[in-house]
Amino acid sequence: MSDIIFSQSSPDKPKATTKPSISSGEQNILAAAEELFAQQGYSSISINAIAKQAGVSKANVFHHFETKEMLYMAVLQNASTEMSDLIAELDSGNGSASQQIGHYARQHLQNLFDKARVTQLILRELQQGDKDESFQLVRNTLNKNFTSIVNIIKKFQERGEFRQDIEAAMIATVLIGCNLFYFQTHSVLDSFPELAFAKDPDNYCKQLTDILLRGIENKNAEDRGSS
Amino acid sequence: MSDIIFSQSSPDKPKATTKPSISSGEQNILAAAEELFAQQGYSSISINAIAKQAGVSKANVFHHFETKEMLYMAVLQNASTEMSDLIAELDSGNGSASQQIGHYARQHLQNLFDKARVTQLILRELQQGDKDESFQLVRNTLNKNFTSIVNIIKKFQERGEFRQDIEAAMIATVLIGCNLFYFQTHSVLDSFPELAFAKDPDNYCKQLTDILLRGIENKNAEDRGSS
DNA sequence: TCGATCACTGACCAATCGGTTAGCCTCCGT
DNA sequence: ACGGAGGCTAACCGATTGGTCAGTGATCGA
Repeated sequence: MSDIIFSQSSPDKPKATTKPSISSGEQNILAAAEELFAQQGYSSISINAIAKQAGVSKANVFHHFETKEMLYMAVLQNASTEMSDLIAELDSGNGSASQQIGHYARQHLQNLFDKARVTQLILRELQQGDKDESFQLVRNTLNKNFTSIVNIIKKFQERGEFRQDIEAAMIATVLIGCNLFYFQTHSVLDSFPELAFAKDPDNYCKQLTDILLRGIENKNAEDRGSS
Repeated sequence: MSDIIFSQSSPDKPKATTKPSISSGEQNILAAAEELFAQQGYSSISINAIAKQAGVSKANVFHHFETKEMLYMAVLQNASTEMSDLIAELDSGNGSASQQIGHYARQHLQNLFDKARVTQLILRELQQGDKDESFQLVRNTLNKNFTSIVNIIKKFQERGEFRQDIEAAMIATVLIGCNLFYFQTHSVLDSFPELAFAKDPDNYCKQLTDILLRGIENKNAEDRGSS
């Protein structure tokens, strides 16, 4: 691991369009690598392709990152951090239990689409999970994701608003799983004629939470048709 | 495109109504390719690796398949066919609506695990979906999967057993999506302490259908507390 | 002003990539 | 007995791979 040294903040960076802590070349490399790795995966992408997209020489890539794999890990690390931050910011609003879950689900889905490249990177790792370090990273991110929503659900279970004979983690799995699946396949689903929600995340999310909430609510008198 | 010049224009093509003429070498190559492509993806796997695992020479691979990509397409074609056959065999039993959905979900999940390599191949394609032909294959398989379950759900909707204010396709999405997500991540989920169902597909499936059915049933008096 | 550090590059490397070629061997119809 | 065809292979090909190295130019603390 290269020790990360935030050197003296060079005061005269001309354009701080992004974080000025690392050189613009390194930033370009990381950005290019993130995009290409997310699109095509690790082994399809050559250092040459990354260098070209970043507008630097191939040797410069190896100047900033020891190996291709360490570059990939750096990209994954950034992605994981970014996603974790997003999860930490997730709030469930202040409404009823149903409203909070619906709000959470919608925000979560929005995050996936907003950070599509990051999501794709993590999803890709999730799929094979044979590597050591990268697996830990993704596992960690997913864990945070789970813990975040599980805690909310548990709260409502303790209050008696949600059934307690279903594991909170199971409910979280359904929510996160469906959202990830929708993210992953909405473009494929889009080509099926019937699915109106394929191009309408709001519609999808509404129906999902509708099903889910009716499935987990403890009382069933409260369902007034949500306008 | 290289113009393929076979000096004699062989007019009598062997009838390929079925495929009776696959040599053991070709079979070995297909099997090895399926396993390796499923595990590592297309670009990580070299023809050399496939040849070695199949116990044949590299040149022999190109004797049976024109290019690496055509070998991959053949593998994907087989996988798609295999999965489609499995879907076609899926039945939902003869019980109540709830029982049929539960039965279907459990069988579907079992199929994913039984044909893990095939599932992984399709899932991998599903993730990127930028290629032309392979995308069509996967789209087709997923479409069959959808149509199969959608038809069952619609039947119950028409009978009034399931709510009609939710698209049948949405319910199918939840079911298939959750199952695929579980297949994809159960090994990761396994490392979380809380999730009892991570290593117990039966448990997972039971809870999923429990939530789902309560969420979509039209009447709610029928729930007798399960043991 | 010196020298050390830094970002950066072109040229180069061995290994491996997907793919080709020429030819060996066995089987099979005639 | 023969000849063609198909399964199969070693050797080879140009291109590309991840990675190295010597060196340049700018910056900056002393």
